[in-house]
Amino acid sequence: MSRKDGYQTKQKARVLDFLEQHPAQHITAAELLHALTENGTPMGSATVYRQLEKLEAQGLVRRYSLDDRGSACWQYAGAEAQSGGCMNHFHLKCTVCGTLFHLDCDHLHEIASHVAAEHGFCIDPSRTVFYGVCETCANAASEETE
Amino acid sequence: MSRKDGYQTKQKARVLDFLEQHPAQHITAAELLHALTENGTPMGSATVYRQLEKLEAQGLVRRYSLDDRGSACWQYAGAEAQSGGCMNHFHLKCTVCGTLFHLDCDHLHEIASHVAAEHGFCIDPSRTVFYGVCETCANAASEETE
DNA sequence: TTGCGTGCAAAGGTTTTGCATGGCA
DNA sequence: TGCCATGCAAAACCTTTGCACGCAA
Repeated sequence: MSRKDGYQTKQKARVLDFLEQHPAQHITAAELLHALTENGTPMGSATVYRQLEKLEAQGLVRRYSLDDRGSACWQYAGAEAQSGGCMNHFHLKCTVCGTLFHLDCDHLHEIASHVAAEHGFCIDPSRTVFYGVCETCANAASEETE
Repeated sequence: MSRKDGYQTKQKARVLDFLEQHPAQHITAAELLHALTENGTPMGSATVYRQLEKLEAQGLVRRYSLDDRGSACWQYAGAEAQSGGCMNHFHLKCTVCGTLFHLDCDHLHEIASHVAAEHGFCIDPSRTVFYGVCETCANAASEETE
């Protein structure tokens, strides 16, 4: 996968470098743009979006729709992820405080198997997000109610 | 919950009526606006957004981020949904063809229980969307590859 | 040299906000 | 009558696109 991935440019390297160094984070294009601009020569926003688009097509980064606002989030999904390392990884997002939890649990792998077998649908765990309420917020809510 | 829900206006009734009559659909604000404008007196887009915002706060409608584009989707989540009728309802979205499947399966209810018990996170099934590839698209893809 | 990548600016679409007016209670 | 809701327009926001120039191969 190194033949038709386009030219090797500074901007491309900087985007990929930053994402590689923040593998567990989901960052928005705006945050990425801001970080890169702070950390060296400013970059055009169009370039960031175009690079993300290409990197997504190559499977090196992944696009999420986590944000409650209109903005999408991106995450590095490099070598290990492609060989299955991160495929068994679900996300939980608290709809109250907005925190994103990472959940790697054997029990959940059954879901994908079950749905694939019974419903003919192949789930992509790394792209799926469970919405709900985290323990902290649930406790806070129950205290308020009482 | 009828005291502080604001005034009773035509616009509010029209928005809620339309959503009630399309309980299984996820529609965007633009579609809703278009449908309401076609079906009677035109309505300001700001009003639609403000009504959706209030209805969401009251728990009568639900907001999703299904669209790959920037637009959010809305769905009626009225009386029955609140008493548990639609809470056991998951969604599957095919990342290839974009089709949204509705999945009501007992096996999946265990997930919520498990995550709540083991991970202290209370999943809201009706808000959660599984991303993956549906049978049709999977078959189409394998044919192409071969 | 060729052609992709970049940067800037402008356009596109979605959602929010300000302000004067109209309608519910 | 008081106050919320509406409508219009303008703004804010995220993302995409057009075009000329620069840089990798």
